[in-house]
Parts: sequence; structure tokens; C-alpha cells
Amino acid sequence: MKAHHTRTWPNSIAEARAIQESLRGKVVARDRLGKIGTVAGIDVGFENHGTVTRAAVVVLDFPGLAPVEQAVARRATRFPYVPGYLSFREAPAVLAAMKKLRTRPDLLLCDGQGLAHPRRFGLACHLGLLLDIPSIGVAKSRLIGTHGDVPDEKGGWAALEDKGEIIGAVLRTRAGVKPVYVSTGHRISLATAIDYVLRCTTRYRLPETTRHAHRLASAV
DNA sequence: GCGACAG
DNA sequence: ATCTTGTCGC
Repeated sequence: MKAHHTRTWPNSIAEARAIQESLRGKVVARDRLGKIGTVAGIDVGFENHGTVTRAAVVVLDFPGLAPVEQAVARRATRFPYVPGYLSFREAPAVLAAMKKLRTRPDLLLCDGQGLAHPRRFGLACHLGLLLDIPSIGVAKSRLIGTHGDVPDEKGGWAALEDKGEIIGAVLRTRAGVKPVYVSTGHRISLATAIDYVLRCTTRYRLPETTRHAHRLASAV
């Protein structure tokens, strides 16, 4: 007999928190990735005043970064935006978009935090775990944690800390721009995550994966 | 009780 | 996230 996934979506913040607490222990913090031939960018946008969630996934070959496949999925929005619970709002549409993919990407770059989360289970951890694909969280702003000065040169970074623990890196992807917040999702280490984010970034602040996905999810 | 707060 | 054009700065 095949295991049946009876997955109910939380109907409250309390339920969502309980799910995060029960799943965070399953996250693999070490490098458990194979040869990376493709990387995927994931982003979400909204339509009709937020009532519809639109997720976009774009797969690029690696290290070339040329687009090879993309998918978009729309789902009724069923969870509010509450800091610390972003994955419950975005994951349903993202998982639907992933199912439309013919390619199974070797690495995921998610638009949000991974380990750099109050309960160490941000969007990147949640998606990586549910899909069982190595994942990285690349956020445009900070959720939690403190850090020192970030060298103003591409590749310069400062450790992001919380409660005496290093939860991510504040990384300068380009000189003269606001740094991005990188943290591990699933099956990857922070050092490796930083390396891949830099290798997916060319001439802009955000990785090419994120830029492509954002265009598909939000642009007309 | 007063701020902070991914997208 | 989203509503939205031009404008300041390197």
C-alpha cells in the first residue's frame, strides 16, 4: 500500500506554529546535493487585491543560467501575511507550479528566509523539505538577527546572528547596493549557499533565478 | 506595554 | 506584496 498524504493546511497561527515546530527537526543542515545542472528561482505575486496567489518557477541551466523551463500556477489565497508564517501563505501555489514542471531542479533559490527565522523554519526550509530538494533562502530584507558592517564589494558578507547562533549571511551581491539576506533552506550549508547565490548573480542585485521568477509572478 | 516584522 | 512617473545619483 502507498502512503497517503492527508495534509491539512493550518487554519490558525497556533496550528501553523505547531507544524513549524514539528517539521524543523527534519531539515538537513549539511551539504547533501548532487551535481548541480539546473537551478530554479521561485517567487510569488498577487492578483485581485490579494485574493489570488500567483506562483512562478523558472529553471535555469547551471552554471550557464540560460532559461530551460518555467511554470506558473494560481491558487485562491487562504492564509494572511503574518511575519514568521510566510510559507503557509505562499507554499500552496508554489507546490502547484512545481508539479507542472517537467524538469526536477537540482537547487531552489527561494524569495524569503530559510534558517534565519524565529523558529528556524522559514519559507526556504519549508519548501525544500516538502519537495526534498536542496534549497536556499534569499531575502531582500531582514526578518530577525543582527550583524556588523558588510564590506562594500561583491561577495563581501557579515554573519547574521540571533541568540548567539549564526543563522545566515548578509551578502553584498554587487558594490553600492543594499545587501541580501542569505540563509540555508534544506540539504545545504551556509558556505555552499553563499557560493551558489553569488554564482547565480551576474550584474544585478538579485540572482538571475529570482529576477526571472519575479518577472513571471508579478509583471503583466 | 512598546516596537519589529520575509512577502 | 500592491497602488505608481519622474527623478536623483554614480
